Amino acid sequence: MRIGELAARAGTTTRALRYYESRGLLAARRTGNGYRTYDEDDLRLLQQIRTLQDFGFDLEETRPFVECLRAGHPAGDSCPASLAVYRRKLAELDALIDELGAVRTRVRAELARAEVLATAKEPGGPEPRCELSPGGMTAAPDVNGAADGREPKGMT
Amino acid sequence: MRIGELAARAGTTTRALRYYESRGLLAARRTGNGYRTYDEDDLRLLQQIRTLQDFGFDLEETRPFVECLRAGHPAGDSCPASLAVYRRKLAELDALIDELGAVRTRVRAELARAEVLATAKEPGGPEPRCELSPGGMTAAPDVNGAADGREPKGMT
DNA sequence: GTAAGCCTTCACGTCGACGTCAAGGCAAGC
DNA sequence: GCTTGCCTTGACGTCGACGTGAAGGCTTAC
Repeated sequence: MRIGELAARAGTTTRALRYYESRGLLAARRTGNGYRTYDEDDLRLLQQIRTLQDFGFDLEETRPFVECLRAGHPAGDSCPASLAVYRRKLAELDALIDELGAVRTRVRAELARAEVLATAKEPGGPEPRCELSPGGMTAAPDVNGAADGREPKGMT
Repeated sequence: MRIGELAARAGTTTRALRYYESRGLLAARRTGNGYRTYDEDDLRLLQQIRTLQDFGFDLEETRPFVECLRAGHPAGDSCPASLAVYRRKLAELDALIDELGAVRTRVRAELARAEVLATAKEPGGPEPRCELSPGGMTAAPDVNGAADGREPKGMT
């Protein structure tokens, strides 16, 4: 089958397939006129890539799975290198989820505090008592503990 | 104070400050020779921006807080627009955390399955029984429910 | 024959929050 | 005067995974 059909069957675009090829995943044979040709094995390979992409894996991280399949193994995750990627990804997920949970807690606290202050001075304002820390929140302790500066990056 | 000192006191770079200025946040006065000058209010403003950035807010999302402060309010979140951003962000966080949790569960399951298959054929291989779904995992139901294609994006 | 619908390569655009030169002006200490 | 170190603007680079458009060739249906 040609690139258009493969893309359609995998639910992606021809552009993506050419991109994967440029990255060294998913090689293609060529017909006389230069057209790319694929078979069912290529489709399986592509499905493996897409599944992992849906999980949020980088393209590079799908490489061990692809190479495992190409080596003739029944599944992309039949090789140790693939399992290692799974484990690393799990650790990353855990860390990220923890971090996001911490941020959520802090944002919730800020919201609650700000809401109280807002409703306090609403209808006539029952004299806002105890106005501690007038700046609201300053000098935050940096949720992202690691020395990687600026992060969470995954919440827009 | 000049840009270098402000950047140092806020723990950021001069480049970032010029960028904020180009985006319309954090305006600066100028001295005779064209140097930017800032005061303590600007520092507070900048701290507000940085705190929200640490929470994972986009720069655009810090704008209501900044304008609130500039309007003379005691805190950046003293205004309704800021509270709205807090609430939207909380909803996004909840959705993202749920999504990541689902992905984690699925990756864990894949890892467990692959590990069993791997150890099964290890020392002599006790004949791998019941080899259902030989492709391993295919045609994933797309964890990212929304029609935004490709996502999680926040786990590298 | 000609239009539609594939295919090819090349190459720039996208998004966010800056980093990194480059080329030059200004201030202060020696 | 000269060096050092701050400042200025402008403009291109970064990262990932493609999208988009140009310019052109092949094949098939009408």
